[in-house]
Amino acid sequence: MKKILVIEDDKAVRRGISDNLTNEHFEVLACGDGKEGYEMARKNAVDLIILDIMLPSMNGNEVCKQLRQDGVQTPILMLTSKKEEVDKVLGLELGADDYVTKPFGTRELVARIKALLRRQAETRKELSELTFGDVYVDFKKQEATKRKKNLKLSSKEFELLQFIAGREGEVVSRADLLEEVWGYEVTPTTRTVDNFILSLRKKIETNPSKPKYLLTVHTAGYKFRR
Amino acid sequence: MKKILVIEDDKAVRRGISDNLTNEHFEVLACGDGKEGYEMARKNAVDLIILDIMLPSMNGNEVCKQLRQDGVQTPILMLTSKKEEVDKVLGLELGADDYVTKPFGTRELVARIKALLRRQAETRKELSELTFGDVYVDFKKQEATKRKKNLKLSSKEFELLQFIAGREGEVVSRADLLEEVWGYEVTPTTRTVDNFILSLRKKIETNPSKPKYLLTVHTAGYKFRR
DNA sequence: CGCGTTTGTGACAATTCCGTGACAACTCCT
DNA sequence: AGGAGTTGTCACGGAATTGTCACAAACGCG
Repeated sequence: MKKILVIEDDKAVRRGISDNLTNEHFEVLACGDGKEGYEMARKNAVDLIILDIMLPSMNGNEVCKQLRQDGVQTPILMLTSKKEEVDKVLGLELGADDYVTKPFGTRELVARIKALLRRQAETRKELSELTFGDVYVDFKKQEATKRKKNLKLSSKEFELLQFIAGREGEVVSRADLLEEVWGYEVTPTTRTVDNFILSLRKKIETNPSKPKYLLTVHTAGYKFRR
Repeated sequence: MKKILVIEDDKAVRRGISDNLTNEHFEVLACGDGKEGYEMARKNAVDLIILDIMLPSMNGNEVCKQLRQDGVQTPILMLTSKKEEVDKVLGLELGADDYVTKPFGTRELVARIKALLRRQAETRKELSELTFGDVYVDFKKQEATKRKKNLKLSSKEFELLQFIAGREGEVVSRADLLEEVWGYEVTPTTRTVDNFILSLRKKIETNPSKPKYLLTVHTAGYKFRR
């Protein structure tokens, strides 16, 4: 089930959106504060963010900009009031993917959300090669090098890396990894994932105990970043 | 499932193509920018690329030319408008495999795609001769030598070698080998493959227990390297 | 038919990999 | 600061995969 984060300070609106999305079988996280929303976006494995512009403590544009700077690539849908026309462009420039003008109908909102999720699915990658830092990986050949020197990875490690790097910037939960990399109908526990992440880090990171690429997102999962 | 990358800036057209291809059970990646498309083509494992000529940031011809220069052999299908007739020739010179003139029907597009994929599947085979180390193999004559001396291979051994060497560098799974060399719906088990690899090694490798050419990729399959 | 060659199977050993548990270190919350 | 929950880290044992050989079935051919 797709998970959506709603950041909107008006309680009534927030509730309304949440209810509607729940009815549409989305899982909803919500909050009414900019800073808090930013934290939640960073700390949770969400599939889409709905972001109001007017917010306490940190406005929507700021939140959006920050997230993008952090390498978060989750689709963001901005909510604007009519008066804030100017901000539309700004929002998109800052990295938002779409916007909806208040007041809006449920139907429109849901349609836009689905469009965004679909677009995201469309651009989802199955990597054939990957470069970051001093590491190069060829997934078809199952070959990897670090500083031109050969790097030995097991096929499960290749698969895991291919999957998580294909979702660069997204937080991926252990459960997702287990399902997608190991396959549904699996025995392994989530600890297994940790161990594979660990061994990958040992191989690809310059300083495995201070990872630069394979990052931990506490309570949510892992995230790949270049 | 075959994966197709669509690079086309007109949103409506892009969407249309995507939808149709999805219906035809292709997996679709899409984008509307030349440079971005080029990146995606390089980084993703796709089976075919549909490429518009008029594109922002980098035109289709450029994308095509670059990809070919990079050694990407994925079939490319160009989209041209009537006015751009001249470009057709140019496109083909630059390494495109086929072109379709706008406006085009779904049926035509799908037919061309399938034709290209089929052609690709065919041309991928049929290695006629092969040299590596001190070994020379002529598949047409079914003859082989090692250090100028005669080398006896069975016909299945020829087939297996021809197939796996035709995918030099790529990891080929036992399942693929069984299907492609032995034929789909086969009795033999995957152990059979191992045994043929073994016997091939004994014949072509200098040190069969430390193979240099026919490599094992644990849990994934085998790989031929020169 | 009988012999040699090719092809497929099974058994066993060797190897590699994967999954788990234990414990330490860390994070977050109150 | 303390405690609960989460993650990092390591090492071990078993499971799965592959190497290897020997042999049986199938085939071709005089």
